[in-house]
Amino acid sequence: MNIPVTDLSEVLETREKILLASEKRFEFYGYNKTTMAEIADDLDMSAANLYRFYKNKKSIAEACVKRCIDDRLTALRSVLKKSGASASEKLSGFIQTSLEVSYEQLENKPKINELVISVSRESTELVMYKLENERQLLGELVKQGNQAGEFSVQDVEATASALHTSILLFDVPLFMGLYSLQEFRTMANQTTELLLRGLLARKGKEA
Amino acid sequence: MNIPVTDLSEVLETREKILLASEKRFEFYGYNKTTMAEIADDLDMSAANLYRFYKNKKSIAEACVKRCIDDRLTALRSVLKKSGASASEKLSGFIQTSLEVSYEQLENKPKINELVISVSRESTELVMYKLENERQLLGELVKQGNQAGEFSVQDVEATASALHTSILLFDVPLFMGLYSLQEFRTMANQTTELLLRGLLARKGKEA
DNA sequence: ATACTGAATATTTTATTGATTATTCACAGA
DNA sequence: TCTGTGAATAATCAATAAAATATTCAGTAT
Repeated sequence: MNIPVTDLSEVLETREKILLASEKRFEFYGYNKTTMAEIADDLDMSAANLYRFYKNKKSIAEACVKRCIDDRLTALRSVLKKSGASASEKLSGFIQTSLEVSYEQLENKPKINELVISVSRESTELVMYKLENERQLLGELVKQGNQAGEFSVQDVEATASALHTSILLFDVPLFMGLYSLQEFRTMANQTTELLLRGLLARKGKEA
Repeated sequence: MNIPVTDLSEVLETREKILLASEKRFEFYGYNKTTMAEIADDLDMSAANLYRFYKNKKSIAEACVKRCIDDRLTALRSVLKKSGASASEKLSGFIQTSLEVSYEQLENKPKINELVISVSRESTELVMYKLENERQLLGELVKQGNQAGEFSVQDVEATASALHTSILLFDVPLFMGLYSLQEFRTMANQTTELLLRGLLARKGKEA
């Protein structure tokens, strides 16, 4: 009931421990087959005590999904940080990484993948958080490309948004079951090429 | 039990009548709230008789969804047929039409939209039918653009596939709830521009 | 034989209940 | 006052039975 305030870092640490214990349970037994009592047992505390750190079970699931999203964003950010890489290479890496992370989740943590899909259906907030951040990263990427003289994009925001839309397939866990990794890679490469090359014949610049 | 063979056109006509009656029921009451008895009543026949024209209730639903898909494909095909339009305009129209058709379904026939989503989850066949045909249309569009000297695409198939991937957002009924039509239109325009313009600076040609 | 139906059967939903689990709360120990 | 718990309550799940519906089939009419 009371939100602890004495030692903030203590609280955060406990929240982290609860999250880790929950993730482990969710990963191997799934969300529904995991009980609050089990999570509490793993941590040698009472189930009631969990509620001092998380509003309810669903909010633990959301924290778990947010963690997945943040891991994903970290992976994507690291692509942008790669020094010595051109903007084109970064875009290619961005799309590839997006795909690999999505697919890896499906293959290695199917129960977590289910959780992500399920939570995403209900929490528009989390979905928007993910989309917003990804779009922003793409904006930075485009800006970098512009500054390097590699791209000549006028409206950076609009282009980032369009890029984001275009690579949606490699971003949505729900789609990962549709094709094999092999097929996805081919599609990712084709899409990357198209986005980089453009459809119009050479023609210098416009308006 | 026996498949009628006496008069093929008669049979097809009855199938069509059943489909129309079912569509009407599905549209207003939804698939689950529609009974075979009701469909039969609407047509002044017995429920048993429906099984002489459709394998079961699900196959009626599939026929209904296929009809939606075919309507969609017809709309897209008509974009390609527009004489006097450039390939760029056709691509723009293709994407716009894809969006409008998807959104219209969500807005005006939500129960049908649900049915499409539900059937699509189970029937990979229908999904692939739709995707295959759309991809093929995009292939034709690209070819037209090439022949007109407007595009200079080397691998037409790969590019069509990439284009298709890129406009996925405007193609999947499931996504239609995410944004308003207004927002979708903006995104569609941005994506169209990106796909047409390309990211790379002027640079004439490659390889 | 072919088209069709009513009645029989099989399958799927709904309702009900008991058991499990999530959540709250009043209280105990620092 | 803050951290925590056991026990009470509320919500959800699982199992079963009852009802509704889908599907089949034997048989009638043409």
